[in-house]
Amino acid sequence: MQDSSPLRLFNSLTRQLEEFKPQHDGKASVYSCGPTVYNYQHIGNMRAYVFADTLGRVLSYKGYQLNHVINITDVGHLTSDADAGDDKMEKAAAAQGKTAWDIAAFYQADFEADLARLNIRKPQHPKATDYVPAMIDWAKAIADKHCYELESGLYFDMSTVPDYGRLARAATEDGEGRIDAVDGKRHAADFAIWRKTPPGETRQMEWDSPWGRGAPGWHLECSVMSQQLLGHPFDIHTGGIDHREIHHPNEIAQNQAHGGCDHSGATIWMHNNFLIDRRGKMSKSSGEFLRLQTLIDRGFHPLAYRLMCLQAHYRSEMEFTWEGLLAAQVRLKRILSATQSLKDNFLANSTSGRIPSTRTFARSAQHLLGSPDFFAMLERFDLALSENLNTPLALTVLEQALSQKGMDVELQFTAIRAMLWPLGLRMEQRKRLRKRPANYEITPSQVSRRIAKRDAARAAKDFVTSDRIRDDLIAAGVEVMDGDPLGWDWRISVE
RNA sequence: GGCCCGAUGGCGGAGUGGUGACGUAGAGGACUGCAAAUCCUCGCACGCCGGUUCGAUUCCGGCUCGGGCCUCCA
Repeated sequence: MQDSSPLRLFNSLTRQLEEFKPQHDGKASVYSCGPTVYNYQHIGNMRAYVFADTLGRVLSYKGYQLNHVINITDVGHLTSDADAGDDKMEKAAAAQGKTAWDIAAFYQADFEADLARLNIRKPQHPKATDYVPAMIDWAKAIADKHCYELESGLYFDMSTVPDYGRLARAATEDGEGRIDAVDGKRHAADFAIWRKTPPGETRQMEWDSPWGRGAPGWHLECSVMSQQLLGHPFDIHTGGIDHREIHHPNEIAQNQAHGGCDHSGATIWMHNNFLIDRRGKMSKSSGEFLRLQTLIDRGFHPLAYRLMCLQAHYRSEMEFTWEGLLAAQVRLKRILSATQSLKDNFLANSTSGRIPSTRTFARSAQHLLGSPDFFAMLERFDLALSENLNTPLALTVLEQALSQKGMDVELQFTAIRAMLWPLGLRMEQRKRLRKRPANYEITPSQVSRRIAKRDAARAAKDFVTSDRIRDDLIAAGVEVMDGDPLGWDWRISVE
């Protein structure tokens, strides 16, 4: 869009809003810390990727050619940050009687399926195990000046880079004594670049290196993959807010050491806040957690979860409740059915019968000058997203545009389509939003048969019979809707 | 214990130094055989105590409560 507002984003490094200025004109590079594939992702994890995707979509919407990377950590992530101990992958493999490689492949596939269901565009998915030689090269390059070797591995000396922990804004010596410190570490905040396999042991995932057989430290992979795929420096690095404290400061330290300068490696660092429930944030280590599949099994469409995420600002904690998810699902249905009506109306009145593409939006806008409402709405929408991705506000503009009366249908439909896209709310027919809760017995074809019977009874004005059938359907979890083209929907209980 | 963040209607959640978005739930109406869905309309809130100010929900301080990080974590 020509008159698009400047994109301003909150940079965790400076803790203020900054205008986005790409390294290369017209292009944007984004690296988002991805999952460690030793288990399923929970919906809190997925909030991070909805955020990253929304950022990516807004960049595309504003005309930048996007290169987005979400890495796959399939090695090197310890079960604790004590720099020694079990690797998450190895531990999961042992527990499930599979190889670490099988575990990684399985959970990566599950993760990618969840991304697709949330309408997250497919980014590059580099795997850490494919970059081990590059990580070794990187480690070699910084070993002399910035690292020291201990029995357990090669460690990074945080005092060798300027301003360590600036991102975390934390005193680096704090927390000392709370970690099972590795003997010999010079500073509590020093971290492993290479972890040696303990003598006498063999691991499924291990490589030879100048510091012995072993595996790379967790932080190294992101530095290496982001730089190889996006360059140095690249534009935006995203991740969960927890990474602001340890992982990203360490990544920055590595980047500074390798680059021989104090540049953090990315222009802007962005962190999404947590999804919490009444007991606190969701986490895998605390036991039970909700997966996207859990939500679907309860009768929710994945996009309802995406919409739920968009209803809150990414920097705010978001409370998860089933009631809240139901509210989002209802809202989604209303938005999409209103859009569907608009589309039908448009097609009925269009001489060409063609739907204008979002891509040609800017060009089609040329001959639409004369419609102040149209431009005012799009401007407000653009402004909302431009001010640090205020998706809750953008949604209100979208809904106002939907309920606007007396507007040219083509203009209105074009505007709505243009707004849905950056939010990642794809046009989905109402029918496809209808997800049968896993514990419901009745099948859609059984519902259809009973509704046919009921319609016959109604036609014969036999309301006793028709109401009995309806009561039965309600008991089976089905809501009958006579005046709605869809006819019926699943009733979802959030108790 | 150290550091950090938050507190807005039943629930979720924007925003603002001067009429407190929006969604959902709720109420009323239209529609319906009755409902539901849909559409229209309408209630309902800025944790407590001080300070700054003509004016504070918004800025400052204290308190209470909640959350996060300091252990793996999106």
